[in-house]
Amino acid sequence: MPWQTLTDLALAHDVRIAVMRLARRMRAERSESPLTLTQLAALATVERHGPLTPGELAGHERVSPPSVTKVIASLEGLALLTRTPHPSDGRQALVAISSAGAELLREDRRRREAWLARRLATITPTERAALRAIMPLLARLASE
Amino acid sequence: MPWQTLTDLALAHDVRIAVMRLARRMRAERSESPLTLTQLAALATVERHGPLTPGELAGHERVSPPSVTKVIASLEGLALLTRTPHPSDGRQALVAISSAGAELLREDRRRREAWLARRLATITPTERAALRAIMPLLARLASE
DNA sequence: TATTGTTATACTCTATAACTATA
DNA sequence: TATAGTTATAGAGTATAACAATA
Repeated sequence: MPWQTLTDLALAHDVRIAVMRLARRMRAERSESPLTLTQLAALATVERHGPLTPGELAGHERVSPPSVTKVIASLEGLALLTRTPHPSDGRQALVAISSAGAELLREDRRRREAWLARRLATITPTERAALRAIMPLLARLASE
Repeated sequence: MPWQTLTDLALAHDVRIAVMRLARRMRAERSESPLTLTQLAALATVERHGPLTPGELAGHERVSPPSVTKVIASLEGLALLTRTPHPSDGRQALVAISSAGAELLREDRRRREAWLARRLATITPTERAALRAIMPLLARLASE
């Protein structure tokens, strides 16, 4: 059905533009953070997926093992995550987020959401309701 | 009004998660592109804002003049943009996108939108309509 | 003298290749 | 011998400082 396909492509274009622009704007709101984006991403992944080995972290972040070695070392130096020996395999290690690391992530997210909340305050309650209603759909689109 | 503020913060959280995740997923769809993200961004800016000086490009991309010098040189080397002398100021230059550059951007966008269009094909017509209706609002939220 | 852009230099992030320790 | 991780090294991308050309 060509008509449907065309409509989807046009909508896809609009969604892409709007989402990318919003994401860029929100990402810019991180400028005062003491960590680089690389460090923030790794820290957030460790928080989300619990204690994991360097290899697992590399897999999640889609970076090479040497890269992950470096970012782990820097975050460990800042006491934002901890390294402990693997209980059953001497070759591996387990990295976990520290309370300071979790606090830093909370603060970082709070700062980014503050800007968005200010923007949301400028639209009408009806518009907010429509936005809220569409959230599950957006989440579903992103889930692989 | 504290109630309203709390509601906005919760909504802001949901929007941030959904938008960031979608953006990340769409960005990943660029993996086969021959250009780096830096080059793609500069090329897209030159296309969008017409011929501009290196200084103007640096301002738009929010990078330093030396960085812009490098990316311009690389893109000029690939014949994706052109450099011409400024008509009235010998210190400046004007960079503009070439037809090959515009074609590359078209192809890059087509590839990214193809994934999103496939995703959109999996939701119901009613949901698509709701999504379409919310697009102007998303665009408005992102505009400064 | 001020402005625009480039060159010189350094630091971060990333990768591949070589190496060490453990399984 | 295979696997997990680190170290060695190299290549982008970015910045600040110093410089050259033009206004």
